[in-house]
Amino acid sequence: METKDKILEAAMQEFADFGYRRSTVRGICRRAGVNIAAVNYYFSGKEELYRQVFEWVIHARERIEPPAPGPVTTAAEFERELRNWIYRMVIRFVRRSRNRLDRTRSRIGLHEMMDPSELFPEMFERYSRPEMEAAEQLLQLALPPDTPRDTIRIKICNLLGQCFFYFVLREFVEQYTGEAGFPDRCHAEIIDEILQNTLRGLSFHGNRPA
Amino acid sequence: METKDKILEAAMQEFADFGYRRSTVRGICRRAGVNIAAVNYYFSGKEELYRQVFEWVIHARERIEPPAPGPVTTAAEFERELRNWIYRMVIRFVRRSRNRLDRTRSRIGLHEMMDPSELFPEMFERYSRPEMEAAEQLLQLALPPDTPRDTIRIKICNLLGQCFFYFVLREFVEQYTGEAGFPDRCHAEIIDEILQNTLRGLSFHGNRPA
DNA sequence: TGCATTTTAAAACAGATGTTTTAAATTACG
DNA sequence: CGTAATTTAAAACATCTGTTTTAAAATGCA
Repeated sequence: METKDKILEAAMQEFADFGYRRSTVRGICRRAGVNIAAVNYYFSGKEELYRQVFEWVIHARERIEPPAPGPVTTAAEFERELRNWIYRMVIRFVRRSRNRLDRTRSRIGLHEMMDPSELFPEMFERYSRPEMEAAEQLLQLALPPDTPRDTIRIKICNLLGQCFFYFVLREFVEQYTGEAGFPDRCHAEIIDEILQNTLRGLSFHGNRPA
Repeated sequence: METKDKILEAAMQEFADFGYRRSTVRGICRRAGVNIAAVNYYFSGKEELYRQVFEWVIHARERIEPPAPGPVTTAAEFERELRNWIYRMVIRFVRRSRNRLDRTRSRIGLHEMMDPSELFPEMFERYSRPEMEAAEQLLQLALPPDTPRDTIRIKICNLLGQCFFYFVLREFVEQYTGEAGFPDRCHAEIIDEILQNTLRGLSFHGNRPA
């Protein structure tokens, strides 16, 4: 394999494991089995290498655009779409989930959220914003049209908070449960609980689609 | 003021701002207005300094033990206790919240959750575990006695995820809302939404205290 | 083959960080 | 006051990190 590609491959793993700040050029080169100077030869430095990995993260996400929601006119359809959204948020972080590359990308994104670099605003706009707006549009189907923007945003944040908690604070959850793989073992029930919480939070307003 | 106390005071702020890893001895000494060597003179190094700040965090928490829950026999009492618990979780991170020292402590704990040091397990057991168990006991009052342990834990995690999201991923929320102080401005409604979500998630099982 | 270009390798460099050393300044106290 | 202990200050040290330099090795190609 080309040295450049070996570096990119190693960098993805390093950034996914440690995030940008805590990743080291030496660590990446050790993984790739190349000389330290190669990063500055092929990329102009650590920052540009990260930017290229970042572009790969974004592009892959933009290619695998979340499937356009199906028609939503019944409560069952609404529930199906909401479950799909929650499933997409959660499953990416579950260990041994189908798509390993997607998990690598998601972990890089997670580090970017927890310890933002200067690329964070761009990553949010291109990577996260579409997901947030998809959720907003979905929830608005089940809320009175005059629902204040703040309220919608709080509902979205509470929804996302439940999805992310297990993976953002993984050590916390592991210490709490005394089990290393709790979020992975229970992800199905976790998705279910989040779905039920959210559905009830909406139906309370009496506007869930018939 | 004594040099040692100036260092401790400055270290609290530095650790609250940056967490253990990203805090620097030089930064602490600059804040304290003392020479760099003072940290190694009064404490044996950065690690021991952190441990003493950490002990201060724990002690203060153990002194201000969360108020023992009142009697819970009615739905209103249950709701009051649950709201108190959520309020305690959220208010500590809200800027300009009453107790500045408590906020400093909480921010140190937050950093420890997001980027655990070797002290994390001890911090969890002494600082967080009591809160988690208080929540468990409370929720169990509203759940069938044969509710599986996994289910209870998931409910607790989903509850805590909603409380922490705004402060663990503060930059994310700021980018999403385009507003720096969203969690601070809306904390009352946030607490309310979390409470309603959780109440409905429990009443669904038909066991909320009459 | 022979020469120019590209790639790799080793070492050194520059900056940041935690720590240690050394000595000066201050304080305690008999 | 005068000496000993304590405290402060400056500088140096060791390690880690990203980067650059320099030259050797490999490759491309006429």
